[in-house]
Amino acid sequence: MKKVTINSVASYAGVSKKTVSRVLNNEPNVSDATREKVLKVFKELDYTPNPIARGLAQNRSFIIGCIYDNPSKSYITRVQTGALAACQENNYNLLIHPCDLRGDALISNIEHLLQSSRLDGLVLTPPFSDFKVLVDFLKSKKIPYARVASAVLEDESISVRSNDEQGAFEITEHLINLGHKAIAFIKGHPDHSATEQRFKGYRRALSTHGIEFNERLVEEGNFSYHSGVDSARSILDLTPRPTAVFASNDYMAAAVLKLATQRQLKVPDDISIAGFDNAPIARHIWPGLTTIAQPVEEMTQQAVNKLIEHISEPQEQPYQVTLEARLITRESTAQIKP
Amino acid sequence: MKKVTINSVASYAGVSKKTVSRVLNNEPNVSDATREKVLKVFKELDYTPNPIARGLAQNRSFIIGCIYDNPSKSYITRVQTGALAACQENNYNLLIHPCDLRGDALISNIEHLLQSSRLDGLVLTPPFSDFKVLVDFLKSKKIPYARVASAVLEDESISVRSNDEQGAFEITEHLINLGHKAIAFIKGHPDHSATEQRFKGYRRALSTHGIEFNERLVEEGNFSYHSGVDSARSILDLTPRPTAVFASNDYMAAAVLKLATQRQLKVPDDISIAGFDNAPIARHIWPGLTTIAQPVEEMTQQAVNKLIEHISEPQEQPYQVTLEARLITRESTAQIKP
DNA sequence: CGACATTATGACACCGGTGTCAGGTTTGAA
DNA sequence: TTCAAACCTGACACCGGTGTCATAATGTCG
Repeated sequence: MKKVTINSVASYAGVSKKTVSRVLNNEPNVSDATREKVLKVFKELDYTPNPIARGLAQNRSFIIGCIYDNPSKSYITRVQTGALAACQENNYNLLIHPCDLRGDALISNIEHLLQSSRLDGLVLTPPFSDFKVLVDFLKSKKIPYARVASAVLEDESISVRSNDEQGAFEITEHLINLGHKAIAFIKGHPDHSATEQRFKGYRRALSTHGIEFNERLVEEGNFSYHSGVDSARSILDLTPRPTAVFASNDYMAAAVLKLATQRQLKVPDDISIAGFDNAPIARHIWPGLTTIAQPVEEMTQQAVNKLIEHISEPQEQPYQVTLEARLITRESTAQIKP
Repeated sequence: MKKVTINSVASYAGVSKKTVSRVLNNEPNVSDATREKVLKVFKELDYTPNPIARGLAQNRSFIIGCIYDNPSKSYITRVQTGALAACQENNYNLLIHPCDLRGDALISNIEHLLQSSRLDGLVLTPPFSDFKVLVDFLKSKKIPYARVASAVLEDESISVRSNDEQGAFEITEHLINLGHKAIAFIKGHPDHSATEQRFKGYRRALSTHGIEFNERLVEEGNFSYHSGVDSARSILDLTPRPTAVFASNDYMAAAVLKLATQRQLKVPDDISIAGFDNAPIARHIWPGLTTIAQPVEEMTQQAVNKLIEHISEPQEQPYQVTLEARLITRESTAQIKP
């Protein structure tokens, strides 16, 4: 088994390698007869072009980088799934790059990544989607990028998000419709723009339904299970105890559920609990968590697809899309007891 | 900002590009004076070699592929973490490739992957670590590979595993020591070698402690949460009901816990539950699951490190390591009620 | 001090593709 | 029928490194 290169194809087909290259890239100005002849040789010799050589000639790597810093494994996996789907469609590869850095260290880390891997583009996932320094840096280096689930940052680029504010509104409204008025809220990590969005949705629902906002019912979390435990403790210690808790993600909601159960509280009879994200844990525990499902895979796939399109033929106009989130009701929320 | 290539470095330093290349690769036969001069220019011009060009010249990609088909997101993330750590140490990149295929389709899928991405090596994670056809295929194509968490397949290559049989033995023994005799067992996916290993450990513990093996207490699962629900139903319906359940992984154990709780059973008072893997869910639920922790990241990191080493300088002797698993006791198991 | 081994260096081809451009052929309109 | 425009094709340089080999400089030893 010896290597099949463009040269062997060319000599076998009796044409120049440039012509073979033309066929490979679907370029015009090749007669149908020649094209077919070459295509046949492709099959006969089982030829696959060498992406490395191609990359060298065109100064591209056909690799997209995906950077993240997220405590939720399921979220990361979903992001990867979407990104991989888009990459495979376009014969790109995906390079994953977890990084738990902020500020200057982040920039130099990314700079090193770009230098050493020659990425063609970068996908930014939360919380990086909203890091202005990073976006500015990429812009100055002229590195194409796409942002997933960004909420606040105004930027003329590719961005696919879902409507966190609306999702939070709906789930809060769901609790209100069940008769709850004292609804505690656990915030997410301050670096994530979703944190602010979800909080906004919560407040909008309260005000829409004429419920006064009570600051004492709000706890600061950071999306981690552990932070949920701390917040849960504070909330469950309140007197009077709130009749419902809306945590900004499912891990923190699970923490509330765990602590409540430990304290012999019945969920949802004694207290309703809602989360956000529809992480696997939401349906793996009892009672299952009422939550908001976002189309994470689809968001990422769209973002990466657009990114790759943009790399091939740079476009001026931005691409900004917002997909809908969806309320999923499970057993953790119920009508308030009279 | 223009590109810094080996040519610019060479002319700036007043040497040939071959000499620069020598310095880059730490080759001998460069005088100290020259070496230092070139190194200084590296810094001054902030030069980073182009991995693509290097790859073309040496016919390598500096990319390791990692294939998996595993329902557990946390397991996948842990594998990735370990693999990435090893790759970064060695200036390699990691290409992830989920694939849910069996048999011929798998082979042709992998073949396509290898052809189109020119991977330098492949990391096989369960269940692929024990797929003989795949291993044979890679051997015939002379693609370097390393296997993570393989248990059964005898193969002269790189393999890092943990002791599943011993882990299962210990956790079963733990239950026995708590006074349990009727211990149900839920098997994993039949394609995974861990399934058989864990079952073996369970049986060995029983026989070591003179408890007769009872086939009716064994259920077939497949590591998914959903399969755990089905198995849990059968087990909880048994009369007399077993006093303990050992599920082959934490997701299935979580399913047992959920169903038991739904049925108003108290865990661990009415029934003890144990899992395997120490997945995040094991400590996110109440009561926390007693389980076995494996050093997944370390296993993968070692495997990838050895693989990269092997790629640079092919070695004859195999590398086979077994790391220890560790029992973690939480609230889901307790002394049997008299 | 001369003969030979060793070390240091560079010229040049090469990896497997793509971009540029020139030259030949076909097409179509006058 | 003629000539310009459009189409097809290949020669050749190039991308940014590495491998081979020749040659120059230095070191070693009798």
